Amino acid sequence: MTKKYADIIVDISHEKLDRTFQYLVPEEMQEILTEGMVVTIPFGRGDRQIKGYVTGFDDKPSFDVSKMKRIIRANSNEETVESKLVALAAWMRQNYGSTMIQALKTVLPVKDKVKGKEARKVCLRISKADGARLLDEYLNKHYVAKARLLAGLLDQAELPYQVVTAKLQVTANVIRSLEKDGILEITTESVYRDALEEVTDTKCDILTKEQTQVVNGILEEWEADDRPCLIHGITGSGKTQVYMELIQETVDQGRQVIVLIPEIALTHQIVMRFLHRFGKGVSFLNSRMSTAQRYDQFKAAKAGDVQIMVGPRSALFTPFPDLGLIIMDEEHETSYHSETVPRYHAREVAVRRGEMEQAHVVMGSATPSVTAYYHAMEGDYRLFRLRERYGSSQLPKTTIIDMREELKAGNRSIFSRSLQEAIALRLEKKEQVMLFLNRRGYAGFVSCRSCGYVAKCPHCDVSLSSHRNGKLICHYCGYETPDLKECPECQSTYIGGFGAGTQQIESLVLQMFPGVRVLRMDLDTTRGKDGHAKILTAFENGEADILIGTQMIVKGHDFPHVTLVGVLAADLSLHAADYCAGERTFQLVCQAVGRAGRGEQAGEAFIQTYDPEHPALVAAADQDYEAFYDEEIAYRTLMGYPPVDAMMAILGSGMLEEHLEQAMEYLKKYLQQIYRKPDLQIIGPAPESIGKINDRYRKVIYCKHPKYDILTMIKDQLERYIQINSGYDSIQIQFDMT
DNA sequence: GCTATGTCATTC
DNA sequence: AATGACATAGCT
Repeated sequence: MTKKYADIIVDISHEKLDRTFQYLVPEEMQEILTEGMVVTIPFGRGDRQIKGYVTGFDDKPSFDVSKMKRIIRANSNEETVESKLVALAAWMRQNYGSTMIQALKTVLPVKDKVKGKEARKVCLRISKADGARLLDEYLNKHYVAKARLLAGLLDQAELPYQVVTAKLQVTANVIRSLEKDGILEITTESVYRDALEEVTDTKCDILTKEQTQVVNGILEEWEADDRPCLIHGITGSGKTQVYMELIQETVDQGRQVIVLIPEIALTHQIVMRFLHRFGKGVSFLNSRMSTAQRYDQFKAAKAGDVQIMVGPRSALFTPFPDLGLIIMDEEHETSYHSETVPRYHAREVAVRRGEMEQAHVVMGSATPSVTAYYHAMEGDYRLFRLRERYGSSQLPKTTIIDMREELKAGNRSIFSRSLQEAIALRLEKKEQVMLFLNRRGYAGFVSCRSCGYVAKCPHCDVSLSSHRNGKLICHYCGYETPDLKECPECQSTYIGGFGAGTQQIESLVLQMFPGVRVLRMDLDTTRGKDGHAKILTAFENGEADILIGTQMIVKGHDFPHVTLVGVLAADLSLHAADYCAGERTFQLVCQAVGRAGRGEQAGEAFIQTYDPEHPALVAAADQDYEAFYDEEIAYRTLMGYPPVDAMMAILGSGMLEEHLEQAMEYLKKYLQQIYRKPDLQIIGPAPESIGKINDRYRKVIYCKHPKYDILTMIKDQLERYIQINSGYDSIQIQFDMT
C-alpha cells in the first residue's frame, strides 16, 4: 500500500481531540514513515507546530485534500516509549477491533484533569511594588480581568492554575496575555505521590536442581530462538523462584521487567516478597488506584526510577524505556482477557509487545490454558516443566464422590457422608478445612414453591440473590429490593431461597458442628477495604477452623494448616453453555485440590459431583494435566473450537429488542455476502447467556474459521459497514476474537 | 474607532 | 488544550 495519507493523533489529551487527523505524507517521507512514529505537524488555525503519532495510512483521502495539511517532519530519532506503545495500540486496534482512540486509551497513561497536588501553577514574576503600580493602572483602564488576577497574585505570589481559572474567573486568554508581558509565569511541577517505603534486606532464595534447570533452559532459549516460554509447574513447585532469578538477570543487564499477575493475587504476601528481593526498584499497580496514581507510577517507570512493575493486565502497558522481560503468572486466569473494547488478551499482547521491543516473555501456570499449551505443543512457545513439589509436601489424596449414590442412600444434604466424617476428623485433630463452592453466584435464587415463580432483576436477565440482610440483590447492576414475604404471582407464602450459597453452607456447617469457628468469603464479607486480605490473614493465623468461599479462596494462597479441601458441587460450572466449561472446571477443581496439604501434614481432598466420570474431573482429581489436555484438545479439534480454529464473537447490545434483533440479522446477511465459502461457520444471532444487563438486550453471532486472518478481514469489513450504516447508531457492536 | 474582555467553534 | 473569529462593553 502506498502511504499517501497518514492518520495522526495529536499529542494532547482532550475529549474533542481524541481522534485521528489525516495529513499528506511528503514524497521523501514515504519510505521512512511507520505506524507509531512521532511527527511534527501544523495544527489548528494558527498552524502551530505540535507533535503527533502516526496511527495508520490510507490510499484515499477521507477529507478535503485542498484543506489537508502536510507533515512537517518525521522525528524518527525520537523513538520514544510512547511511540512504541502507540504502535502496539495500532496492532490491537487492527487485531481486536476498536477505534484507535479506544486502543490508545488502554495503552497510554491517561493524564488526569487535576493532576494530584495541582501540578500547574501561576507565579508572579515582578516585584510587589511594580505589581501594585500595575494594578492601579489596570483599575484605571478598567481591565477588570487582569486586575482580578494581579490582585490575587499580589496576595499570594503562587496560585494553582485551577484556582485562577475557576475561582478568580479569569480565562486562559488573560493569563496568556500577562505571561507574554512577562508579569507572570506558568510553571509545571510534578509530584510523585506514593513513594514506597525503603526495604534494604535483599535476600535470594536457593534454587532446587529442577528450578535451576528451568532457569538455564530459559536463558538458553533467550540466546537462541527467543520464543515465549511457558512454565508448566504444579502447585507448590516454586515458579516464583524461577521468575525472581530471571528478573534479577534482566535487571542486572539494565533492562526493565513487567510482572503480570491476576488482580486477586496481588496480596501483601506477594508485595513483600518482591520488596524483599528487589527493594525500592519495584512498583505495584492495582485497579483501586486512581488514574492520577497510576499516571505517577507510569511516569516513575518512564523516568527510570523503577525497574520492575508488578500488576494486573493494565501493567502490561508500563512505558519502560528498555523493556527486557514480561512475566505472566497464572497464565490461565480469565482476568487476563479484557471485557471492554478493545477486548484483548494480555497473553497475546504481551507476546506482541515482546516481539516489538525485543523483550522476552515468560508465562507460568499449574494448569495452563489450553490455548497456551497448544502453542507450546505446536512449537510457537517453548515448554518447561516443574514436577517436584517444593519442600516435603505431597499431593493430596483425592476422592471423587458420586452424589447420586448419596441420594440413593437417602442423604439429601449437600454434604456427602464421607466429607462430613472427614471434616469431623480434621476438626478433632485441630487442623483446618476449606470448603469450596464452585459457583459464580454467591447466594441462591428466590423462588415460589407452589407456582415456580422466580424473582428476577427488572433490568437484567438474571435471578436476584437473597442476602441475609433481608434484601434481594442483582449482582450485575446492583439493583436492590426488600426480601419477598409472599409470591407476587400466587400470593403463596412458600417463597424462599433455593440452592446453596455460601451463607447456607455456613449455617449448615454450624448446625452440623456446633461451636466450630467459620469464616465465609464472598461479596458480602469482602466489601470493605482489604476485605480479602483480612479474612485470609485471619484464617492463616488460625482464627477459624473452616473457610467457606467461592473461586477467590482457591487462588494463590498458602495455608500450611489446611489438610482437607472439599469441593461441594464440582459440576456446577461444567454445564455452562460454552466450550471452555471443561477447561474452567478442571482449573478450578485442580487448584482447589492443590490447596490441601501444603504444610507438614498430608492433605486430603473430596470432589462431590453428579457426574463422577467426567474426564475433566477425573483428570483434576489425579492432578493430571496432560490427560486433561489430550482429552480437551481432541474435543476442540473435532468441534473446530479455539485454539485449533479461530473464532470471533460479534456482540451486539441495545435498548430495543426488535431493533437489535433486526440489526443482527442484517449483519449476518452482510457477513454471508462478504465471505461466501463454506469453511466459514456462522452461528446465531442468539441471545447471550445473560440476555439483558442494565436494560440493554444482548445478542451474539459466532463465526468460526480455520484461519484467524480471514476473521480479521471480515471484522474490518463489518466495522466499516457498521460505521456507514446509520441503523447501527443506537446499538453497540463489539468484537471478541479468540 | 480603539482596546480589553468574554464566548464560541474549530482543529486534517 | 489552544487558538483565532466574532461580539460586546467601555473609553477617547
